[in-house]
Amino acid sequence: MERIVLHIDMDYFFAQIEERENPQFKGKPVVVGADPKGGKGRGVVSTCNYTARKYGIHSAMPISKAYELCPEAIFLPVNMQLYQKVSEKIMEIIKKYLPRSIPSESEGLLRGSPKWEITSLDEAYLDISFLNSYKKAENLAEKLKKEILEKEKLTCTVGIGPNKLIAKIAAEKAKPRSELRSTTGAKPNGLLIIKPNQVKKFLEPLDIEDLPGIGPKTGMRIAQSLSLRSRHYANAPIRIRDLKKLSKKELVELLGRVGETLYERARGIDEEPVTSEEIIKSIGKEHTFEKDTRDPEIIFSKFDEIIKEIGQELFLTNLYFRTITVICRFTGFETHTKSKTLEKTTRDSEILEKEAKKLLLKFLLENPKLIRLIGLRVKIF
DNA sequence: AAGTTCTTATTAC
DNA sequence: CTAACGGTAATAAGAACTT
Repeated sequence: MERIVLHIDMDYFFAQIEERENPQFKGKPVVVGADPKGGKGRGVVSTCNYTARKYGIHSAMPISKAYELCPEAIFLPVNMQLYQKVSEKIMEIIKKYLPRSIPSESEGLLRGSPKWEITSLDEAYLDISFLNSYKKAENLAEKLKKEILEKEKLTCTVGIGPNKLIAKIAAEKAKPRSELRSTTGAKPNGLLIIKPNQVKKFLEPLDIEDLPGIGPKTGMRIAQSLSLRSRHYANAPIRIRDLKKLSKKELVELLGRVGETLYERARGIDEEPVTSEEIIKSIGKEHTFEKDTRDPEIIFSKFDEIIKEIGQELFLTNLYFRTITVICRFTGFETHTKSKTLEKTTRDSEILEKEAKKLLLKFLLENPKLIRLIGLRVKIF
């Protein structure tokens, strides 16, 4: 039986919330992320509104560069507490668009059982196969968008397709290109529906990096592999139709297991179920210093803090750990990890502290460079 | 030779 | 001097190690 999957993605989420809370920002460039510190800040842009994008600013850009591009922008710190609260309210709204749970042994097999999946603060999937029609799916999407706008005063973009992959890419493509935005405060607020018979045409002209799982590195490797067999313009984007020229065997040779899924994805195939079952496998904390340092006072007081916070979380969540990993990034962005797996799982914060410090000490003894970042992560059970 | 651990690389939000 | 690049988490692959 064919599925119908909906992907909802809030528009420039953090920045849009800030606009909503501060109407005086309307039409002005808003950048949420690290403190630019007059151009010397070391963090990155988390999210920015579309006015800021006109200056060339985008997510994940170093905040120093964003400041360079538009020093007069409104730079705001990440107010995660607020975004979390807003997220919860939105998810509550979304949840109501699914049929109520049917208490039954054959839950998963019932077409009417509620299937949804929250993938981040601002994204979720809904399995709306029960509607049995794309027309009804469109209707539901319109109503959902309207309710979120009315109740939360926020716009979102929705993609609908026969699986999670297509729904996700559809939502991405439904957001208009940033350069075309005006200063009027217009928001993406999009909706794109790709029916099964449209999937092939939809995917073929897209850039391969539009496929989830292909980032810059994998994109490069595929480009190289393709230009070896046929001449290509050096800077022309590689499209999904080009990717389809590689056989499954070739892709697996090039990319291993990833190649296998990419072969399917290029053809719009994705059987991943929409499911809310998700288990956290590790928890960690890391910190970048304002300046690279070798001062043991600074390094160890921060590390102590990190150890305490993770210890706290383990205690609060009743979780056990067995593997401890310490991350150390030196001057020049050179990053290394050291890990230690214990005999058996434990929740003892003394052990965590002892082992973590041992690992960090090893780093300090074997590498004399200044330290940029330290971090700690534990694998949990 | 197989299983476990350690380390790095890549991706995504 | 030329790049600038956070924090959190998952997954994969291969090297290194035990048994």
